[in-house]
Amino acid sequence: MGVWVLVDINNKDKVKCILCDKQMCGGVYRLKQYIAQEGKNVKKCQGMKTTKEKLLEAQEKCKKALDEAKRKREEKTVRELELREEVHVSRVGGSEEVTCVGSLEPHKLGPVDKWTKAIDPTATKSESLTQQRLNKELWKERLHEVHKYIARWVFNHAISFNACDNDEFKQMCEAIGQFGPGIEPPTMFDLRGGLLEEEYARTKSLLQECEAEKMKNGCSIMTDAWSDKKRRSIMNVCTNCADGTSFISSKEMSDVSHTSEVIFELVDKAIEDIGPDDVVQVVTDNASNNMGAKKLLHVKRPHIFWTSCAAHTINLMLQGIGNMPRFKKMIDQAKAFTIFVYGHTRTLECMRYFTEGKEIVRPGVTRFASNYLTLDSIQEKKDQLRKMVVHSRWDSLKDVKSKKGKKCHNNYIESNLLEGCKVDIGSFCAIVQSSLFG
DNA sequence: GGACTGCTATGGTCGTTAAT
DNA sequence: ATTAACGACCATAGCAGTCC
Repeated sequence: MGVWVLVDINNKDKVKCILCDKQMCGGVYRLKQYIAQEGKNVKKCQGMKTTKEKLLEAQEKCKKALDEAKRKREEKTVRELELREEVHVSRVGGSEEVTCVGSLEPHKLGPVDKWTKAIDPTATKSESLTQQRLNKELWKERLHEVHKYIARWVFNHAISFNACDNDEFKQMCEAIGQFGPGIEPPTMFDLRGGLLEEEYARTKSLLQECEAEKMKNGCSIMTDAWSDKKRRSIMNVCTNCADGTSFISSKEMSDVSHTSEVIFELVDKAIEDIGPDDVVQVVTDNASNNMGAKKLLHVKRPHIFWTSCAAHTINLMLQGIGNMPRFKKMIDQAKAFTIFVYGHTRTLECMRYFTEGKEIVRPGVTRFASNYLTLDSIQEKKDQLRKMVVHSRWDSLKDVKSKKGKKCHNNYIESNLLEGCKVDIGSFCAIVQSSLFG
């Protein structure tokens, strides 16, 4: 605005009017009123230090600013009111009196009222039945109205459909219904502040039962490091007992290298937190640093087992098997083929055309397993794929004519990838079985 | 004339609301 | 969440009127 200055940097309420050098403690708003000569909480600025024109100009400006702000506020309240008024649920069909039989209060119907009050005890049996049916119709219509609002919210904010398939959602709906009209929704600050804290506390108290189980039969500690989307290295610690798995802590560890000592410290601290007597074993993957930590722990706490994660072990086995020359060539060829097919939109479309929309790549939980899943998938769709590579639809694709495309194509035909897969899957299973159980 | 009361204008504070 | 803006409300000064 250019007509005021701050007197005290630490107190934004202390401002000085440069039209007359007056100081005031009422903040900018008060000053605007002062200059605009509006409001009853303030004197009117006389503009001693400036010309009449400048004072008038400033007056105009301040008046405008005050009016504008006021208008905006009013507009907003009006808009919110309108928004609420747009919501019509209870007045569907115009047969309101049916919903409010015997009720003089502004209708505040719970689900039970709906059925009890609606049935007039003095009515004959057939009459009450008719009314019940009428109510049922209305009931349905009202429900549909509400559902439409919920659906709009879900669609507009990309909330996954299964988000409503749980008890929390049902309870939420019931709670809103019981509260009645005019409910004030939580703000996002409520959600991330107090409400979050409360829920956290509640969840924690729910875990108390788990604690008891831990005390009784002991628990395992699981830890693993992973990188999030921002490439931060995060280490987390979970426990597992007969009652289930619960999260203990996570820590960003991007700044330190994950040496055996670091991991040992982390695990040891977790053991200390939970209680050394309740921890039976520690589970990690097979990385060498973890194995180092295993040794350290064994020295300090010989009674706690350190176990390798079975999934990771199998993973390593799969990797090892995949590296055997007998399988490596086949896997590489299949990989090249799928990468090629998935690398171009047209080839991918062509494949889906032949497989009727089915995929040959299944993003596996783990890298090495997905190799085999893909092989299996190729084997499963061999008829369709075979058809595809000799079909004119495939041949006519520009991408297939490229160097890479030709190579993949030839590989596929010449090496008889499909038969190879068959053999490999069989051998693979045998090897896995013998490693695991043999 | 001094004490008191009541009123108003203005200043100051602080809780609420909006914006970032 | 933090901060800015707002506005309601309280405090106080100053004034006028009234009473003793």
